Amino acid sequence: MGPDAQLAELRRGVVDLHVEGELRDRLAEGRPLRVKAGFDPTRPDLHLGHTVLMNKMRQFQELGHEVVFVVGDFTAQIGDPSGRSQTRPVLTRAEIEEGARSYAEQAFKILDRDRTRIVYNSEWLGKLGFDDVIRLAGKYTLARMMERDDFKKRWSSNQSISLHELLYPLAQAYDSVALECDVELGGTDQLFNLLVARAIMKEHGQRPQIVMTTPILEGLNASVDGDVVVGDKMSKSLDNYVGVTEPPEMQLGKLMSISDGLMWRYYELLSAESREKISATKAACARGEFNPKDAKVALAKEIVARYHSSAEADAAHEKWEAQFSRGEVPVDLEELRLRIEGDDIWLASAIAKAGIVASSSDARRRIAQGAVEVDGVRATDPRAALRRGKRYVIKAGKRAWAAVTIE
RNA sequence: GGAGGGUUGCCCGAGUGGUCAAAGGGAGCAGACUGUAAAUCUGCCGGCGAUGCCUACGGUGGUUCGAACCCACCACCCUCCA
Repeated sequence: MGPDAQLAELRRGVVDLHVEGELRDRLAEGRPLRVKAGFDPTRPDLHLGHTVLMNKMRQFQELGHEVVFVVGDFTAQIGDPSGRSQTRPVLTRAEIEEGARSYAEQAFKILDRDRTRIVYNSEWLGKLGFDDVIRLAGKYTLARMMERDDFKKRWSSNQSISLHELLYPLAQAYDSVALECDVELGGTDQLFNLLVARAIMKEHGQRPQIVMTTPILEGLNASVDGDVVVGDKMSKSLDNYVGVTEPPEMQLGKLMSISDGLMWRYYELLSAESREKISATKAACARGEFNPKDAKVALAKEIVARYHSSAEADAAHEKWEAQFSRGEVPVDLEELRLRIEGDDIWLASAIAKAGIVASSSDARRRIAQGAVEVDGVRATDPRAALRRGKRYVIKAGKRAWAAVTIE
């Protein structure tokens, strides 16, 4: 593929690109470019938000370029306390290796294993002496460092900035020097760090790397106001994520629960469909010619199929239709056993003790609100007796189903 | 080192002696409506074999018939001064 065609492909979905002309020139050299992306080995659970960047890496691979996966083990061993939150735990060597291994394992669901090089930045950062670090620090100025948004904010609001925090961007920049990168990829929140590397590389007599950033994906609960997506980024701690290793039913269910507006954002950042096809679908939905639900199903199945298989995606979809669309008893109904003392047990206690709902108070609330069905009949009395020796199919809300055998 | 402000339920935040399981908002849950959602409306939103009891307003003691609220000490956070 020629440089211009590659450039057009690579530019899709990218937020920042510094500098486009330089990228074109390097593509025109006709050699495989060395493309770097760094990651922090502390949180090994990949979700769809991470895959936006991975998809871009994959694209480079498919165009014949070399992807270098930099494990930030050096910094992880020091423990970066930036941000206002808690001090990050310092990881042991074993934890870092385990994190990196599991991260790579998940990343290879997207990346081409044979075209990915995994390196640890302690390899070169660990060898630097204090004199080297001072020399490195001499290549950048405080004024430029303070241009970084979060430093600027913390500075002006009198919050502390540890000196070593200023060194992290330099460390990351030095990675690029050590690897002689052509391109570095990162999320938009990494823009500053990626640009520092350009300056540092120049100082080392290298050609500055091209910097590309990809958008940060919003979480499942984000909303869309006009064309603006409002909501937190996808993250595990906010529980608004879809993990790449989650089971098919879970992934599909989560994806089907996003709003119609957010669906188009996800299409843009996660689907492999062409731009043209996506906007045609969107237009058809807007005209009422195509049901947005079907568009959402197609997206959800595409994503599930990517991390599992299309057969599993189909099966997950069928289960979902049955349970949520048609309100049928789930086919893979969970079987629970509940041991009791006497001959019977109150309904409210039973569904709480069986673990279907959080507490007996919660159970009473749901019964009062008409959310509870026993063997297909709506329950109204929390004291209704369930008898020992019988099996009941209980629904306690849209997603809380189970069969309970009292014994 | 000194002076002041703060710490409330999942989160934000009101509450300055009884009517406080604690206003309001957000999140969440349930029902209705749908296309599954979103939006909207309604209700719920600490626990307990429950018209009552238990646990809860940073921690520990105290005052009081009664404390989220008053007092003392402790812990942590913030602001200003040195």
